[in-house]
Amino acid sequence: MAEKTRTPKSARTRAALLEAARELFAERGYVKVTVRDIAAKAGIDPAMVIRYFGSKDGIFADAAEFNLELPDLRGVARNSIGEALTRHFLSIWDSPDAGLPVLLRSASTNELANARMREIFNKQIRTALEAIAGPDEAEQRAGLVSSQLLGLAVCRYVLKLPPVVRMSKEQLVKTIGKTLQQYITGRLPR
Amino acid sequence: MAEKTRTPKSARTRAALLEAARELFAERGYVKVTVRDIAAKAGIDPAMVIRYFGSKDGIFADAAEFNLELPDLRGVARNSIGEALTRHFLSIWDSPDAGLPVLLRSASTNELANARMREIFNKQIRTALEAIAGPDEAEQRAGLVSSQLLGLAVCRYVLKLPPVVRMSKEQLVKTIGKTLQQYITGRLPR
DNA sequence: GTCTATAATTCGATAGAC
DNA sequence: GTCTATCGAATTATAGAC
Repeated sequence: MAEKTRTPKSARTRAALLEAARELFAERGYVKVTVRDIAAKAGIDPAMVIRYFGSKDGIFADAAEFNLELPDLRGVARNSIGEALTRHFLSIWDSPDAGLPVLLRSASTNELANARMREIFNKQIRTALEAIAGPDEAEQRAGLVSSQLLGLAVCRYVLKLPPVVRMSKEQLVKTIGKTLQQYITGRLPR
Repeated sequence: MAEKTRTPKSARTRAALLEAARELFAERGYVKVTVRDIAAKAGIDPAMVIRYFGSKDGIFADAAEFNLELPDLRGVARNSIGEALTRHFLSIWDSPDAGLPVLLRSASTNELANARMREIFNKQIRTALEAIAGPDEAEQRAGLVSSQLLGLAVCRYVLKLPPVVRMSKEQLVKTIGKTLQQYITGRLPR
């Protein structure tokens, strides 16, 4: 054999299982997906899921893993931050292999998903905002930003409210971005 | 017996089951609550749940039933509408026997809950806004309003993000109300 | 009207043959 | 490395005694 095996057989089945799991978890959420569903969708034996990932929780953890990569807000014009953040998150939600849709669907039924979401929408966004605001303010502003971003995600991807689904990405960037801008640089209530 | 039976025995157990179901569904969501959990919390036999409500779906449907009672916006000063709506929903989320928290927790795992939420946050809010805007505009504005209200609910009651939980009701009314006001009477993006 | 006992499924996980 | 067979636990729902 002059040619090495391109991909080990096991790595291919592992990847196939992971891809199937991501799609199903993003579609139905943690509890409505069974190990058997994942295996069937990938055309692989259910026992392989346990073999490669240890448990259902194991494959969920892997499916929900991803890097958020928030942009460094110091490189953004101060009055464009709201729109930049909105555009960034809309791109993430729409990318099909991202873990964020997986988390979104499962945050109310799976502890790991709930914890990861809390980390992203509390710690990470706050950290990003600390680049342009004091640490105390940053947390409150991050909370407000999170409420609008998460609500947008729920309406557009979980509830699929017609008017929110229908709006174009650029329309949303303008409208929601303006709100975020107010939450980030506007006056906070007493 | 001079005194009639105040409440039939069956009606009391039925009511006790329903109350237990509401609390549990609001706390954990549809899938994480079993018929046995409900019965145990009410101190009643699990078989009674089926007897009185037919199925787990049956008791969930009853637990999620409620009247939204949106305020008539024509009776509100035009530039106070945002705050009025915010205050109204915050009151609903906080009232423990309301069905809205039940729906919120289960919208991602239960079809009925999902459909009811869509109806409330699309049809009902849109109808309320039609009192002060044209029907075409009203739907889009209702979508934006829904995204912010739902996001607030998710952050405060499901994810329990510390800064959002910590904010007082009046702080939220001011901040979120200002956003809703913009969505309701402000300019829409092209 | 209420409870005991259990039927009927479904699921995650394991053991072991190939 | 993959699949067959199955276990054990949990769940909804039913049948029938009391």
